[in-house]
Parts: sequence; structure tokens; C-alpha cells
Amino acid sequence: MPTTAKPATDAVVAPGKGRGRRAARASGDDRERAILETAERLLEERPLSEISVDDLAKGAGISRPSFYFYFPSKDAVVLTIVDRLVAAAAGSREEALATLAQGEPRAGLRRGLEDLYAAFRARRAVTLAAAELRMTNPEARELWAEVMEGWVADVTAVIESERAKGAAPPGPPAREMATALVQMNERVQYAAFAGESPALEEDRVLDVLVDIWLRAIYGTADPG
Amino acid sequence: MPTTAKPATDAVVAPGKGRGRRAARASGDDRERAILETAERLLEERPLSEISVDDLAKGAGISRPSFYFYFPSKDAVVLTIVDRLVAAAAGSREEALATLAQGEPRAGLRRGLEDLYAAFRARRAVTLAAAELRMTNPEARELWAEVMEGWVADVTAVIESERAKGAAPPGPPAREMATALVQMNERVQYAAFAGESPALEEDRVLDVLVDIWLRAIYGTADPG
DNA sequence: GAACTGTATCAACACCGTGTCGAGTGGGTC
DNA sequence: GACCCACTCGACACGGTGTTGATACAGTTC
Repeated sequence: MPTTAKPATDAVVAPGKGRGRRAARASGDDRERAILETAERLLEERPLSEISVDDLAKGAGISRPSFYFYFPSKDAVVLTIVDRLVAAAAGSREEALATLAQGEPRAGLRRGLEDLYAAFRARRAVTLAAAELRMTNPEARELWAEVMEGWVADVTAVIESERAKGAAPPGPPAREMATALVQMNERVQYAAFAGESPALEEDRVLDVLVDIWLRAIYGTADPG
Repeated sequence: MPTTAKPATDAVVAPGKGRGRRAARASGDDRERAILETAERLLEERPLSEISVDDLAKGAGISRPSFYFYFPSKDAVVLTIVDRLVAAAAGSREEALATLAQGEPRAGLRRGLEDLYAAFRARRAVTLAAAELRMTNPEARELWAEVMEGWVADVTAVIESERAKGAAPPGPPAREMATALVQMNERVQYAAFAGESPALEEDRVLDVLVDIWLRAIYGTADPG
């Protein structure tokens, strides 16, 4: 069963609360949505650091002070968006894990990583903004840490189970290996999304990652 | 032979030029050094985003406008420091490569990764600042891209050579594999330096990374 | 329909960080 | 002693953030 980590998060991850408006229920919901949509739209054009509160307010058809009625800061807007993306991705994960554990490792692993990759790739602007925000915002760091923690725990369990079954040879502590592999995925995917200069082509990312995972875990790219 | 990439970099990487003062040679060298030292010192206390030009100026015993006589911006200061760190690390790389190619893969690889790891670990504050700066500063992005490019090229060459020798089995294109592995190292090391929550202990980083590299390249953790 | 309550709005303000301009100052040199 | 040139900094303009207080307007509630 996938680990969900500290309960302190619930307030943070909850849909419209905590990060959102102060109370409200009236037509101002439209404005809140307009702000979120403006943010997503602008993030596809330029990095978070080049978007101001005023840009978001103008984009949503309100003044800058009005913006603060809906969100306490620019960061809060992005965190709300990232919350939702992460929640959506979490859905994929559950599914992926089921597929993975039993049956053929290669196909299973690929399907698992595929769903995650697809989820973030489909919202690359948000993914990149999350990474940017993580550098300066402790809340963003915390949120992402929990996401990573979940994946690492899952992968650790899979590795241990495969080793117990005798399907995978022994090696470094499963959790350490899982941590490195999950972090590799994060970095490789980010580089591909950002179009960095040494980076994998977007349609090569999965092939290469799956191959390295299999070799790392099973000692061969084609385990039986 | 290690690749050094585009020559456009020379201006950027050159020690006291381009990024440094406008002309000068007199005693103001002290002030320039004082600024650089202040920056390094403050970076050990708090992230780059929480350090202002005024902090650097005060730390160097000058006023804020005077700061601009020596550096065009806060970013330029950090870039100068990173330039130097990167240049120092490049020294290790040359050495490392020689050790690596011939002899026992495991020991060779470990020594190679070790030097790099040690170089960045010894200046972790600068390393973290470089990562932070990379998010918002194109010049920093460029500089780091070149560094990564160099490593990827070297590792690609090693993998191809081992495959040609028959020491390593075939697999995904060497360059793709090298890219993923180098990016994994970057991310895992960063997480360890930053003390992220799912992260390897600092004294476990090398063991785990070497193991994954060996399995990825040779199909076994104990080639030879 | 008047008084009240809570949502929603924004002009004006206080604040902070950046980068520039222009008026200096003081040591070296011809 | 006139002149440079490295060097310094007060004062400014600008742009971003977040807050305050006055106001408008929509529903109750009596």
C-alpha cells in the first residue's frame, strides 16, 4: 500500500481551502478560477519569476489589491495549481503500482513510469514553475518533498519485494537505490521539459529511464 | 580527450574579466576580493535569494553604489565564484578520466566520481547557490550547461570504449545513458547537500551512485 | 423599505530592493 | 598646479510587494 506521509499536509492539499480565499462562496469563484487560469496561461509564455501579481490580476480582470482578496501571494496561486497536478498524478501512481508489482517487470515498470511522465509532461509549464518555486518557497519544498517521499516509499517496497522473491539480486539498501532512481527521473524529466542543452529527447526519456531502472534493480535490461 | 565545447565561453570563464570590474588595477582589488568573500560567507548562512546587494556591500565595507563599481549585479558575483569552482572541478575531471579508462572499472569509476563529489561538497554553499541562480539567470544556465556537456561527453566516450572492448554489453545509445547518469548524480548530490527530505546520507552518496553506474553500464555491480 | 451583514472592489500608501547619475575626493604624474 | 583616473556615495527613479480604509452592492431580517 502506498504511503501517504504526514497528516499535517491535509490542510495544504485540500482543494479550495488553506491556500485559497478567506471564506466566500458567491460569484467570486469565477475570479478565483480566472486567476488560476491566467497563471497557467502565463506560465506557458514565461517563467514564474517574470510574472507579477499585477499580471495575474490584470489577466483576471481585477486590480492588484483585489487579487489579495483571493490569494495571499503569487506563490499561493502556483502552489494551488501544483497541489492539483500532484493530486492528479497521485491517481496514476496507485494504478501504476498495481500493474507493476505482478507480471513482467519491464512492461510493468514502463507502464508505471509512463503514467507519471505523461501527467507531468501534459502540464510542463506547471511542472517547471514548481521546480522554480521550490528554490525559494519552503511550502513548495515541503509539498514536493512529500510527493518524492511517496514515490520513494513505493519503489522501495517494490525493490524489496522483488529481492525477496529472488527476482532481483541483492544490492545497496532498497531505499537508497529507490531515492537515487526517483531523483534521476525527476532531473531527467525536468531537463527534457525545459529543453536543457544536454538532455534527452522527450520521446527517448522513458526508454532510457526504464532501461537504467531495470539494470539497477535486476542487473539486466531484460529480466525474466 | 575531454571536450571543452564552444569557445564563446572563454570571455565568460576568464578569471577577472567580463564579469568583474570595468577596468582598474589599484588597491580596489582588495574590495573586489572582499565582496567575493562576503558572498561566500553569507551563502553559508542563507540562500542567495535572501542576500541583497546591500548585504554584500556592507560586508565588504562599502556603500551600495560602490558595489556597482566592482560588479554589475549580485548575480555576477555568484557567477564569478561559480566560474572558479567549476574551473577547479575541471582539474579533477582530467585526472579522474585518466584513472578511470584503464584498470578496474569499479575502483576507477569510484575515484572519478569521488573527486567531483568532493570538489562540490567542499563548497556546498556555492553549489546550492549555483542551482538557485540557474533557475532565473540565463548566464548561469549556460555556464552549467557547458559543465554538464563536458561530463556527458566524457562519460559517453568511456561507455563507448568499454562497449567496443567488449567489457560492457550493448544498450541504449551511450550518450543518452551518459546524460541520464550525469543528471542523476547532479540531483542526488544536490539533494544530499541541501539536506532534502528524501535524500541519501552524505557518506552514502558515492556508494549508491557508483553501484547504479556500474549496473547501468556493465550490467553488474562487480565487473571485471 | 430601513438597517444590518458579509462579499467584493480599488485608490492610495508604506516599504524594500535594484540600478543610475552626478558630484565629489584624494593619490599619482607630468 | 593642473590634470587625470580610480574610487566613493547621496539622492534619485523605478518597479515590485503587501496593507489600509473607504466604498459599493447583494442578500437577509425585521
